[in-house]
Amino acid sequence: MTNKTLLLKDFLPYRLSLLSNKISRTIADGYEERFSLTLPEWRVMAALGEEPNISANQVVEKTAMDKVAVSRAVKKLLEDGRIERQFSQDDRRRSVLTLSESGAAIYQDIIPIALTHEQRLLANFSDEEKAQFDALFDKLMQNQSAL
Amino acid sequence: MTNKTLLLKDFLPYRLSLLSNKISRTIADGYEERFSLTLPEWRVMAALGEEPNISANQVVEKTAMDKVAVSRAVKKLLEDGRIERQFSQDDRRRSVLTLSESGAAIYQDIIPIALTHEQRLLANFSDEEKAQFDALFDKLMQNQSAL
DNA sequence: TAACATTAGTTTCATAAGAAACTAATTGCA
DNA sequence: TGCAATTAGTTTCTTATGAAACTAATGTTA
Repeated sequence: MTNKTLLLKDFLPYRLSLLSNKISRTIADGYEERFSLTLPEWRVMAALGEEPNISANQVVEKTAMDKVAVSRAVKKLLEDGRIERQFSQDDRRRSVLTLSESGAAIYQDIIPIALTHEQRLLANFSDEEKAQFDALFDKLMQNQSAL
Repeated sequence: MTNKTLLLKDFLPYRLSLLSNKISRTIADGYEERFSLTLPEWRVMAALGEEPNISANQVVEKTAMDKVAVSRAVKKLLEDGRIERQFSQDDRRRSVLTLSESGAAIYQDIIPIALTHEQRLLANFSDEEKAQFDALFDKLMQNQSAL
């Protein structure tokens, strides 16, 4: 029998959204004003830090961001000298992006902020609990993708 | 030792945001166009469906939404006749909101959509896994709140 | 009881974000 | 070849969102 009552506080999608927003906000507070970076900008930088020399489109694939958001973030990051763009000569639509020296420095500054936050979130998790959570979370992701 | 490498795909805040956005989007697709309801509007309705006769401010507390978002959603829902407002006579700043008849009908239509989605997400979870996930998730919430 | 502080809710203003249309380059295929 | 379809990325337009200022009512305190 289907339960016909909806309790927001127990409703998984709602809880996910609550937690996710809070976490993103808290982390962003750690770098937004200090480096005047927006969240989409930081995401693009994170993608390039992890895998340099990829195109804007590959950033889209990698981060699941909207391509307009990527385009705008790239523009701003270029203006601010945090990334560099090199046009490909075999396909002149494409260009390949990398962190600039100053961008890489910022990236290195932010990583510990991000990782520390993650560690604090998981502070009182045993290794087993981490693994459990990870596995169950992946299962959720797969279920969602299958819809 | 702190790991100095950030892999987006393993980064918990990032994974949460990805999953949460996908789920919200999918569920919203189920009612947005059909009932021309935005997500904040639906959240307000869900709050009132669960606990009728509360003020806008109580909706804010209950849902953790921004008060501007609530104010706007309330305005729209009133215009569309989906909720009703009764001003309190002892404190004329306050008003008390309820779903209208038509609002309640929509609410009843949407609940199964929402619950079905949740069930599908958890379809292949054993009861034990559900309980585990729930507990670990709560722990995350508490850790985040403590920051 | 006259000010000052607080609270509920709204409006304004500036920025963010996404859908759709667009440009420019490349690829596929008749 | 040459023209339709595809792809990369940008721009435009409309709507969403949040911070801050504002209005109106109530509470507090000297």
